[in-house]
Amino acid sequence: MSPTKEDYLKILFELGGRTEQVPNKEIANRLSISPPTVTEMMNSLVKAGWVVYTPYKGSKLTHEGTDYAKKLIRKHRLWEVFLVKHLGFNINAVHPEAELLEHSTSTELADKLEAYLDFPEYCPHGGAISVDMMEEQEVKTVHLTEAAVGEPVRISRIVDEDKLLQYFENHDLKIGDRVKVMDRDASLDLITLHHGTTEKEIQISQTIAQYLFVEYL
Amino acid sequence: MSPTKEDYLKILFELGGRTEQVPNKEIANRLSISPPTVTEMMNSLVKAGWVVYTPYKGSKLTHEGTDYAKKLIRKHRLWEVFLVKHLGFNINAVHPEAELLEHSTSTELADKLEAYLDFPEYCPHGGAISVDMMEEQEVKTVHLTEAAVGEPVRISRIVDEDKLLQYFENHDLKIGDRVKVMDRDASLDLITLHHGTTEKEIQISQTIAQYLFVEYL
DNA sequence: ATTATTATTTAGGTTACCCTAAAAATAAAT
DNA sequence: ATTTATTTTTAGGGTAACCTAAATAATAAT
Repeated sequence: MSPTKEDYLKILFELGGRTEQVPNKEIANRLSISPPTVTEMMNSLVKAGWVVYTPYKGSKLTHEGTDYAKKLIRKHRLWEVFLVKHLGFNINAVHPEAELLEHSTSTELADKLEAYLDFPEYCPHGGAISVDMMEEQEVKTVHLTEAAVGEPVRISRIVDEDKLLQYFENHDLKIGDRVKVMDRDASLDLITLHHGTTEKEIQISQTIAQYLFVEYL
Repeated sequence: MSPTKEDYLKILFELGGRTEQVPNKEIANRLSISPPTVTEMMNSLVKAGWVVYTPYKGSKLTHEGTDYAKKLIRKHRLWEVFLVKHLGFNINAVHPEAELLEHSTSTELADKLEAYLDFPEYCPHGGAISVDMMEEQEVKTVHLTEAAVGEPVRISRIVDEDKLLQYFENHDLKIGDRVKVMDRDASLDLITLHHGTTEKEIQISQTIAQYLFVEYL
C-alpha cells in the first residue's frame, strides 16, 4: 500500500465512508486533487478490495478498508500523543508531522509506542486511539451543527486539520470546553455559542462548525 | 525530495561518494535495482544539484548532496536510539524501521527528538549522530580489512544492514569488542581474528569484513 | 593488438499518480 | 418538462521510477 492510497482510505473514513456513500467531489476537495484523479483511484481501490464504488454516486469502505483506515488513524493519534507529551510540540503543529509518520509505522512499532505512552485513550484533539473506541466515540458524539439549541455540551473532538485548529483556537474553543448552542442561522451560516467558562458569546461559521464534535453531558 | 531520491543520496554517501566516484553498479547492487535505472536517476540528481556525474565513471556527491545525506543519516540514527532505548526494540530490528521513519522526519522533529534523547553521540551500531562527528569518525576509523596485523583494535561501527548485523552476531562480534587481526588471506577471502574478551579465534569473510569498522587504541 | 568480459548507456515499455478539456450523467430550477 | 447547473466520467497527456533487451564503451586477458 502506497502512502497515497492510505490517504484516500483515511479521508474516506473521516468523511463517513464507513456507513455512507462519499461523493468524489468531497474527496477531491479534501485532498486538493482533481475529480478525475479520484475516479481513477477509486477504481484502483475497488480492485484491491478496500472500497465499493457506485459510479456517479460515491464510495463506501469495505470491512477491510474500514479496518485499514482505523489502524492508520490509530498510528496517527499515537504519534500525536508522543509529539505533544514527550517532544513538547504545540498541539496545533503535530498534525502534519503525524500525517507523515503514520505511513512509516509498522504494527509492531505502533504497539510498542502505545505501550511506551502508557496506552493513552485520546489524542491531543480528543480522538479515540483504540480502534474499538473509534466507533463508540462516533455514537456518543454529535456534530456541533446538530446539537440541540439550549442544551449544554462538551467539546470532545476537533478534526485535526491545521487551519481548522487555528480557527477554533482564534475563537477560544478547545477540547473539554463546555458550551451551549444559543442560535443557529442557516441562511447566514452562523452558530452562536455561549461559552461555559468565559461566559462569552462566540459566533462561528456553521460550515466550519461541522468539524467540531460535542458530547451531551 | 522523494524518499527514493533520498535513498540514492544516502547510499552514495555510505559508499564513499563524498570523496570518491561511486560506480553505478555498486549503487544498483545496494538498492537492488537495475543499472539503467541508476543512470537515469543520476542524471536527475545532477540536474537537481546533489551529484556530479562522470559518464562511465561514476558519481560523487556535491557539497549540498553530502549535507543532505548526512542529515538523513542523523535522522536515521536518532530514530534507532529511540527505538532501542525507549521502545525496547532489538538492535538488529531497528534498521528497517528507521529506514522508513527517516524520510518522514522534519528538521524540527529531529531536533526535538535529539533533545528528548539527551543528545546521544552514537547510534546502537556505533555510528556518530552529529553531522560534524560523522567525518571525524571516518578519519579515526578504518575498515577491518585494512587494520594492521597484530595491532589490537576496537570494533567501533557496523554498517547497519539487517543481514550483516545477523552475520556479525553469529560470529560473536559486537560494538566495543577488542580484537586483533591475526591473519589475512586474500586468495581465500578470509580474515582470522583473535577476540580480546573470549580469547577465541574467529574467522570471517574478508568481503563482508568491509562492513566492519575498527578504531586503533 | 586483438579478443573477451564487464559496465554502462540507449531505446522502448510499464505502472502509479497526477493533470486539463470535453462529453455525459445526474440533480436542481424554472 | 425543459432548461440550467453541477458532478462525474472519458479521452488524452505528463512525470517519476522502475523494467528488459540491445548497443556501446571501458577494462581485462590473451
